[in-house]
Amino acid sequence: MATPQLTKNQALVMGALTHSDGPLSAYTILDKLRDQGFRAPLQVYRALDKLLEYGLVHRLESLNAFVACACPHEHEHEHGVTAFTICEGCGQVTELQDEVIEERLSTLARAQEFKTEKTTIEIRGQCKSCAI
Amino acid sequence: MATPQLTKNQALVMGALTHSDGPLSAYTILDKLRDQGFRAPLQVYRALDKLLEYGLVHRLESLNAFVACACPHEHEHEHGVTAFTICEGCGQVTELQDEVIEERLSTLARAQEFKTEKTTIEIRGQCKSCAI
DNA sequence: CAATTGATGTAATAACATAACAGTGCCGTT
DNA sequence: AACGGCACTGTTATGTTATTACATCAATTG
Ligand SMILES: [Zn+2]
Ligand SMILES: [Zn+2]
Ligand SMILES: [Zn+2]
Ligand SMILES: [Zn+2]
Repeated sequence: MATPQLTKNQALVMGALTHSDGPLSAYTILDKLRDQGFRAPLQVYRALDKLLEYGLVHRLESLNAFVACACPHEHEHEHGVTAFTICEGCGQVTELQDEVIEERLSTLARAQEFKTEKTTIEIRGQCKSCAI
Repeated sequence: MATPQLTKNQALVMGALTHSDGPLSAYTILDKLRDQGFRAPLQVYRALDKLLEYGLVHRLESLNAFVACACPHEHEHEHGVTAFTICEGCGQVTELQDEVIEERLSTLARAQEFKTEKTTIEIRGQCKSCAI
């Protein structure tokens, strides 16, 4: 999935995410971009669909939110299974790659002849700073 | 988290989930229970909250849906990290326990001094029957 | 009994996501 | 230039998921 030139709306949404220090919901992005002319949720969702397709953004399922990919170098070659730690305290999200987990999930899927299309791994809890 | 006697609403919601062959959304459950007197989403969500707390039900984050736990024997002692395979074709959900993954995620979290509260692992794809 | 606690009923609203349709700009072909 | 195709955009309306707020009820307990 090579990354083509982003359109205006895609670039605006990407900008909102990269300038944020944490995940944003689609409606939060919409609010941030009202001054640039955004009026409707679809403008955000359509841009997000493309950014997800290009691998520039990840969707956090347990949060219904979106975050810029933390591995800017890997956009040309698919990046593997990603796990996220998500701090309930400060909202900080960290991206983790792990061969062992990827390998193991692949084995488990193969064992039941399951054809994996997308894997979600999200670890909710407290980061180092926020743990009591 | 010992499982106390379920209340009427909790039992009704639990029944709807166990008699279903796949995950159900909260609003689908509501519709199924209208004949038993359910009128409002909160009746479902409140029951689900308790059932989740007791470990009788799992929430599938990538589906915004709920499924009865497939391990009826393990309700007394917490069950470990669970991974789900979710077939996009037929909706079939399978529950997987795996020591290797649990161990590995625990190691990764410890490495960044992250205190894990809840882990979500969901594998979307095609089951054996639905794969082309 | 009075107070507390947990469960319930109901209405209203918030938050997240998509459908449907019209319009626009670009590019390659005729 | 005219045409058709295609991807992107704008807009309105609607659908789906989840929570807030407030009133009520029943069981427990001191
Ligand atoms: Zn990434
Ligand atoms: Zn934190
Ligand atoms: Zn289970
Ligand atoms: Zn299937």
